[in-house]
Amino acid sequence: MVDIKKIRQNPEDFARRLKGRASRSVIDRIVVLDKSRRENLRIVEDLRARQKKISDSQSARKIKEERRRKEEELKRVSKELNGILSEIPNVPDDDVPEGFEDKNEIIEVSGRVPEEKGPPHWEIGKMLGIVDFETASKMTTSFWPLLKGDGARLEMALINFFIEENAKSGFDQICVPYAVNEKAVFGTGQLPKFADDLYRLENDNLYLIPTGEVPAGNLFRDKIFAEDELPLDFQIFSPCFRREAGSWGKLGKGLVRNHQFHKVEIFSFAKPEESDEKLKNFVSVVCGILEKLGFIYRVVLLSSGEMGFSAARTYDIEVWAKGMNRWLEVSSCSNCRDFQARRTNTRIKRKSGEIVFAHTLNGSSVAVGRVFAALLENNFGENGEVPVPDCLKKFMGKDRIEPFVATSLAN
RNA sequence: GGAGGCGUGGCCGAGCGGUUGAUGGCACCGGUCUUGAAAACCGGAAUCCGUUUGCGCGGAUCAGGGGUUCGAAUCCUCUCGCCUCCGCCA
Repeated sequence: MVDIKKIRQNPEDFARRLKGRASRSVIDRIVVLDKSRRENLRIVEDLRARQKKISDSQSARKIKEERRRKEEELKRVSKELNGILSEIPNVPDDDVPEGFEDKNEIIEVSGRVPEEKGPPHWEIGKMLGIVDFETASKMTTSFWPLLKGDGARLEMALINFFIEENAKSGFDQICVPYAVNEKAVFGTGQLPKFADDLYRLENDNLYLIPTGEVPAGNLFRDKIFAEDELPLDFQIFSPCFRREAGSWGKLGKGLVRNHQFHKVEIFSFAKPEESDEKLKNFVSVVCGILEKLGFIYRVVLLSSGEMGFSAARTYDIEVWAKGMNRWLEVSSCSNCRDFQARRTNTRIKRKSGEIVFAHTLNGSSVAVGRVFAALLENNFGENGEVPVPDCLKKFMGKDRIEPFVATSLAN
């Protein structure tokens, strides 16, 4: 949630700093509603004050009646205001480029992109029998993954490797609910604007989490931290569920964009003055993991139009995938500043007594399915084998990925 | 799924129709004492909104919504959450 005072104070400046993320007319509407809300509030409060001072039942009743009428008006205005306000995305940092994909800035490239190409991972996965979308679609619909044999082992190995690496960097592990209520999804900013992307459990009015960020961000709803209790760094392994409505054309092949994928998320609650440094740390943690996997990666500062709703600044980290012959986003690290904390009411009490909203940061460390895909493509050798990177051997318990043959069929 | 109980400030815990935003304890902050710390003693301090240059002033908040009343943390009602017992179950 954006700070209404910033809009009230200087609507022009605010609209400019949003860098095209909301229309000017919406901002103007907020200004009007805000003014109306304050006027009505003043009237209602004045009536309440008068009512409180009167003990004579006749006139008190009269004032009460009038007060209730005004309260209705106040409620109506407040509701519209909050509705609009909750759909305004976060204000990008000043140095975030304005625009869309072509305005993204490549900050760092870790190595030279190889000349040679190879087969895409869906072909490798099918060949080895470890990725099986055909069978998956018999029990569900398209774009849900089914991994078998060493495919399943590799998935788990990656997860365990990521968790171990994040733990070394100081992220405490927590396990979270995979279905959450409406307030929680509002808190991190996926609602109200992006309801179509979420799976909803209608009977219970719960939502399947689209990312571990959602439960993580709601860990300290309505909490006031003492200053020295922060920062807090967590890692959350979870499946992520996304309807991907409206992106059917972009779903593509293989494991790149599915309705379900695994991710280890890193999430921090920080003091405002330390969140910039924290974001840099997130990026270096992710890059460290990708280096150990032997990937070539690049870090991209997203432009205003490419960032998520809650982010003030986002770095995407992409790895080169030899088979698809393209960069593949495997992580997105964002500083949301106080945007989510306003929605979850997560605050800090300074030593001075001042109360401020906490800053929150989130990042993928890392998206499992896409790393799985890149690993198959990048490690696929001419002999048709896929060697396991050193860092994963102890989690895989073997040094190459073998074709899947169900043991019950093998003999 | 059935029966019952409970939700009060950072935490614990009183209050169950009338200056109670709320007694008390712990934790916290400042001070006295001490070489320093602890203990003891004294003092301070809830949050949000509106208004004001500021002191301040007004309003709201005892899970959340609605209601009764001149007046509600206290009564009624619905919703949500937690706990206990029974049933079912990995």
